[in-house]
Amino acid sequence: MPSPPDTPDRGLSPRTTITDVARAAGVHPSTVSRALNPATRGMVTDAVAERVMAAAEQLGWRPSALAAGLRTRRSRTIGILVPDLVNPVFPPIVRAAEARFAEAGYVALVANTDTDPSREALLIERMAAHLVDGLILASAAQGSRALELCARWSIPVVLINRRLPAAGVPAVVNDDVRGMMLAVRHLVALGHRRIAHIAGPPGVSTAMDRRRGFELAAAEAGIAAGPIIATPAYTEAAGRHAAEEVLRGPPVTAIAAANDMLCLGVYEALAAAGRRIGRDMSVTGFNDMPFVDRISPPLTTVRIQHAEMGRQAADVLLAELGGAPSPARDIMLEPLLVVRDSAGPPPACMT
Amino acid sequence: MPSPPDTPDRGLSPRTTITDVARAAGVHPSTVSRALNPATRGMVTDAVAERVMAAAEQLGWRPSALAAGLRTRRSRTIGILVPDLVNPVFPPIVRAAEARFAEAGYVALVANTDTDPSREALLIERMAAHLVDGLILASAAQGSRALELCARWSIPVVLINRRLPAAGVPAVVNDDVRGMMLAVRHLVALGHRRIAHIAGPPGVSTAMDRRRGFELAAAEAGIAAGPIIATPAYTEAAGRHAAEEVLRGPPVTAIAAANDMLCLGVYEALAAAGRRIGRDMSVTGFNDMPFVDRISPPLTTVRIQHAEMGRQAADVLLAELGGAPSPARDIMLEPLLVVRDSAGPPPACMT
DNA sequence: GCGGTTAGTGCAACCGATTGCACATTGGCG
DNA sequence: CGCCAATGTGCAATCGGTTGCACTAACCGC
Repeated sequence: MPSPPDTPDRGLSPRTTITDVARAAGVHPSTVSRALNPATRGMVTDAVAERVMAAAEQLGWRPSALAAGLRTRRSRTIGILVPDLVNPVFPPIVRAAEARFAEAGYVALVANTDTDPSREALLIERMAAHLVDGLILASAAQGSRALELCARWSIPVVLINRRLPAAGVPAVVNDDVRGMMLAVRHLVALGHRRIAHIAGPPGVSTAMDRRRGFELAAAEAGIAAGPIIATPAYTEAAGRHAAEEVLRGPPVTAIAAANDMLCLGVYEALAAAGRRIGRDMSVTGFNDMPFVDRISPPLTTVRIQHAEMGRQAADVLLAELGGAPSPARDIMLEPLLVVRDSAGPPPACMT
Repeated sequence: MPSPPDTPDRGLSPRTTITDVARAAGVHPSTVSRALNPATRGMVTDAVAERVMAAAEQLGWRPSALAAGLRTRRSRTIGILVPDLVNPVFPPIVRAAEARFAEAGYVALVANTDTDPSREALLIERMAAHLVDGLILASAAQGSRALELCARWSIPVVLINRRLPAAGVPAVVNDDVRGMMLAVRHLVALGHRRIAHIAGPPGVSTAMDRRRGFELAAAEAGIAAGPIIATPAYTEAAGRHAAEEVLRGPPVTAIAAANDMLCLGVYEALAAAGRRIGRDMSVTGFNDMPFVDRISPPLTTVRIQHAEMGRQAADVLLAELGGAPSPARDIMLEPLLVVRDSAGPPPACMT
């Protein structure tokens, strides 16, 4: 009987199973299972193993991750949740993590949360349904129920890029405090004494840590931690508005922004106000995202080891899946100041 | 007895299954299955359905995609293969596709092929093992065994961004011929008569189609289809070398590049040669990738509907999974010329 | 009020691999 | 030469839903 038209007949050529292989090799299916799994291959005679593998090869057998996962309760699948893959910060991280997981035989389920908590919860539930062995969360923000959900499903988690202090969950992040200090020290060394800070959104560790770095570096230099403008999000528009606010306030000679995206807005606002960037007003960013070396003037910023972050997060998670205890402390990656042309000495009249 | 230290005890709190729910609701597991699945809910009494759903809710039951998939042979999972997620062309596509799939209840397995055929094959096998219901391939190149593998596993495929003429597989792509014609017509309208083309790598549809567009537009304008330089890859370095070659050849007043990334290299080569872009030499790109509006001078380029591409590809695949026949022809998306400052009239001495 | 639907539920097989246990064979040792 | 251990293989239960089929009860029209 032909299959009904509304169900495409995917099962026409019945999949070859270990039972088929067993028949071909003249052994029991369980023996086939052992022979085909590298970890248990030692339990069978070499001769049998070879015979089974030859049969499997010849029949075109391929493992069913679903069947195996159902029994073993591990899917060899890792979930990666990012706020927005289009934000250029994330692709390098995801890519590096995916590569590492692939090496270890895992595949990555990637999803975007849009920083929407309910969407995030939905996605975590769905990943739990798919029995992911672990989760990489790049979207951690204070007040998110994500960690709670993961604990509920006992899914090992590693935070990335952003940390959640005292959440009891390992995180692999950039040393944001130190990174911002590098930027501010650079400005101070150039002669700036009045520096504004455009900070990131509340509840996000990158924003808090970079702000703290700003304050620490200012204290260290013995200058006032000049006007600090908080922004609602790491966007160009937010940066523009913040820069406009800086221009309306007490005079400063430099702006240390918490993020490169903000800088794009800062550039616009300064251009609109007729200020020459790097001469009338110095600007520093954070992230060294792609192409900020090509804008005019090239942005002086703090480089983050994105790929290394993805790699290390994957390693931590894999280690945890292997039974190793999760590292007690967050892993901090060293930032690097990249000097370009957007920050120069303050104008003579201001010194 | 404590579990051995090498196996993290993930199964401590035994998962609640439909059997548990059945017991709680006083019905048979099969009834629970029907009540919990929206598609079959109509088969049970409303009262029973409510009772079951309440019990499921109370016990914290969550579906096991693995168990269901094992039986139904569908995993509610889609594979997305891209050459390199860090290439800014892909994130918008992947993001849009992922969002669409998520709406439909699917999760996306994303992987990078690095344009390495063997890696590509490995990943497809792995996705087949995970029983993906469909595959989105952004990495299609001539000679790839990808489609062959998919046919072998009878996995529905949709190509994206690049097409494979006459492969019998639906593709959602930009109308690259037309896009390049827009760019060249723009240059011609500005007064250019001698235009070079920096083409993409061989075997890739975007390269071939854009090259054809270049030739068609030249013919249409009655000018010679000036020097055409092929590149081995869509990279900055390749663009730089190609531009250097153009400069060594017969004089031209404009360069129409097949890709924005190439343009970055073109910019470098022209700057090194002391040519002012948009004045001494006009340049057009392709893709309108992020931030090319911020480089100096802002790049005149052809915009592709990346997000729309991801959406439509997802729609085509979902329709196919729903039993609809795959569309006979490739879906072509309309490109849009974005005029900025990198292309201007040719220098007076050259006209 | 009776035969025949029809709707709702239970039963049990099944998807494909994994694994604890039983059993058979072989070899070693006293 | 016999007993015991070690090694290799088979057996069957299991993971958690899904679904064809059988069965029961209620409902319909005549």
